Amino acid sequence: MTPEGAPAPGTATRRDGRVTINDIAALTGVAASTVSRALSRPDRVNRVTRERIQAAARDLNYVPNTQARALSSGRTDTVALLVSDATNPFYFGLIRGAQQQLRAAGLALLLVDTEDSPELENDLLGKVRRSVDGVILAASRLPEKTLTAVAAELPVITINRNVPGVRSVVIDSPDGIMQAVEHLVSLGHRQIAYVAGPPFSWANEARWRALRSAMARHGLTGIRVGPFGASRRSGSAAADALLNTGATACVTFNDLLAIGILHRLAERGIDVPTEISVVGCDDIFGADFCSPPLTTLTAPIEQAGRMAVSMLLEQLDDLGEKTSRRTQLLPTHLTVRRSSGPAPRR
Amino acid sequence: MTPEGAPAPGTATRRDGRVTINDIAALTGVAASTVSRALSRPDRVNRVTRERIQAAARDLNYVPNTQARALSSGRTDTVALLVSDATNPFYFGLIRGAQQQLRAAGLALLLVDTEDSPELENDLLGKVRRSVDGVILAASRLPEKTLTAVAAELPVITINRNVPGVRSVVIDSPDGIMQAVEHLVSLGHRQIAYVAGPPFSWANEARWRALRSAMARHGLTGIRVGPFGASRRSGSAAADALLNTGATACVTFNDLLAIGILHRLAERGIDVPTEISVVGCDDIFGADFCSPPLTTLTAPIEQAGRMAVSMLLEQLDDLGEKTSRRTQLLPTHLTVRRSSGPAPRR
DNA sequence: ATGAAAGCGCTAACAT
DNA sequence: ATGTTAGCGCTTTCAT
Repeated sequence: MTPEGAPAPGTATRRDGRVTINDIAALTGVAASTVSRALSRPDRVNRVTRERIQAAARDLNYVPNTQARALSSGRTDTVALLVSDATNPFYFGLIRGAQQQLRAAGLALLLVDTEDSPELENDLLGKVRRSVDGVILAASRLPEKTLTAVAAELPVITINRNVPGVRSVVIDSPDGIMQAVEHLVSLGHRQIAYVAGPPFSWANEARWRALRSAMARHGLTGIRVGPFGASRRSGSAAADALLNTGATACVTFNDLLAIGILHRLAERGIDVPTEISVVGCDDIFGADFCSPPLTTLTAPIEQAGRMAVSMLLEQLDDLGEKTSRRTQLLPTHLTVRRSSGPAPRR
Repeated sequence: MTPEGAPAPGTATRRDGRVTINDIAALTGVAASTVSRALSRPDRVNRVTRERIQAAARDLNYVPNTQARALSSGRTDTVALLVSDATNPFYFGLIRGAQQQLRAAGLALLLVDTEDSPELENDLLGKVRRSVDGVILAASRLPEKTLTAVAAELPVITINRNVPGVRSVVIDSPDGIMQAVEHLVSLGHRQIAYVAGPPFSWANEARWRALRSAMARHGLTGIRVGPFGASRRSGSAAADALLNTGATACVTFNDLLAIGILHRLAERGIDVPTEISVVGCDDIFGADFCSPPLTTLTAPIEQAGRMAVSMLLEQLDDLGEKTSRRTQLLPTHLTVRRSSGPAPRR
């Protein structure tokens, strides 16, 4: 099964796909168990038999049956990635990073979309848990105790969700938000609003707290509007609410929302950044070419995906608790583009 | 395992996760096979026993072991989706559509990224084939004979790749390209270039042919530049090559490339659309808010994903050959935004 | 170092 | 309608 039809040296595809270790055993005159060993723990078998077996496997175009392997060994070589909305560009990067790292380790990716519902998330998690070696929960909406319980029974890594006892990768947007506030304050803004995302989002609260405290440091008070859905569509309502606060600048829960806001502001004839500055979060695909290009907190999204997988694999191998750090904080930085500028003179 | 910790009415989570049909059988006093039946084909079992069994299953928090089920039944309830680049926004829609439809049918999605390599695609396909009930190949780079061979042994649906004997969903961009050419010609353009995508892409050739023939219909000759990678990065080289042809308008292989071109043109101080018009393909996320917003061929991407799954499921159920249409053509339409305008006077 | 045998959890004939 | 009996393909003791 190579592209040009040269499956094994000198042999045409033979009984392709239904070859079992028994066939190999028969062909090589050894027991099936020996074949199994030769294939999964080559060091536990005599060199010459091992090579005979491996050659036969190649000849017969043997592909191990993962279900059977899983059934007896308990390992599925598959990892589930749960995202709350497969449509959100933020997750694309995550998916990609995870996929990369998994492939490198020879594992498969089961993608699950929880549609932003804690109930569905929990349901689906229950369904897949037995089919995977571990789970990566991106921006989980699950209550803390559920999360802890799940993590006790199954290797789990969360992304952007920090719960005691659960290893996690968190993108340090709060730190970035400090930078964003400094940036805006230095541009003369005094009325800065946080445009909040979905209610169950842990990251959302973390970001709001960061904004508030950064503001407080300057003796200012953060304004909060929302909650809004983490989508472009929600941007219209958000923009209107935002204008109503009298803020001269805002930091939004994520870029999707920011892009939606930009759109609505243009629609209402309000210029960005001369009349109002907008700062997003994440730096997703599109943030650099929307109009005006968005000032945002650049998050190492793919890296987060890769990191989550690495941590999970580490946990799978180590078995014990001697695993490294419980939570990995990934730094963000402010990327200034054209949606932020000096505060308007009043 | 419900979000708030109320797993079964009145019962705390019990032996969670390792409950088998035997436990249920023991509890209800029936044979394991009866439990199996009650759970998978409820109509084949007496109503009262069935209900007892179902209640017990719920009480014990039973979750079927998919590997075991797969091993004995041959069905994995999983479908693989192979994409050539999980990073390409075009696939996001596909993934999403597929995921939706699969969930509705209770199947899981195994996502595979082939990194644009035919060899890797073939390899990975070999690995997953036994773990899934069927496969959806998005923009496959596999040679025709390989594809035919694979499809003979496993339910396969291709997307944007038409090969005899393989059922497929194809987005009718060629038809859209006709519309695009009409649009451009009516704006006075006479020199229109096609900015070609990756060499192994079937869709790429189809689009080029469509452009050439649409041009011919007006007694004009299509210009071709490329090939280029289907990415924004490739847009720079593409823009430069494009300008060199003297064309006043272009249609690009996809939006990613078009957005890259737009960027490069701006960089070189060339105004779109007064100096040159750009038309993309697909209408991906971002096409409507880049600058200027992109005139493009709107493709029903999510629908394509859903359709592919439907066709696959149909094939899985019907088993026989009485399945419907071999290839589903999905219409596209031209969405005119601001990147196309009247040809410049010479 | 290798073989024999048991079994992972489930489904699917075949009986009853 | 339900129970009995074999496996599915593999890994894993336990012998040898």
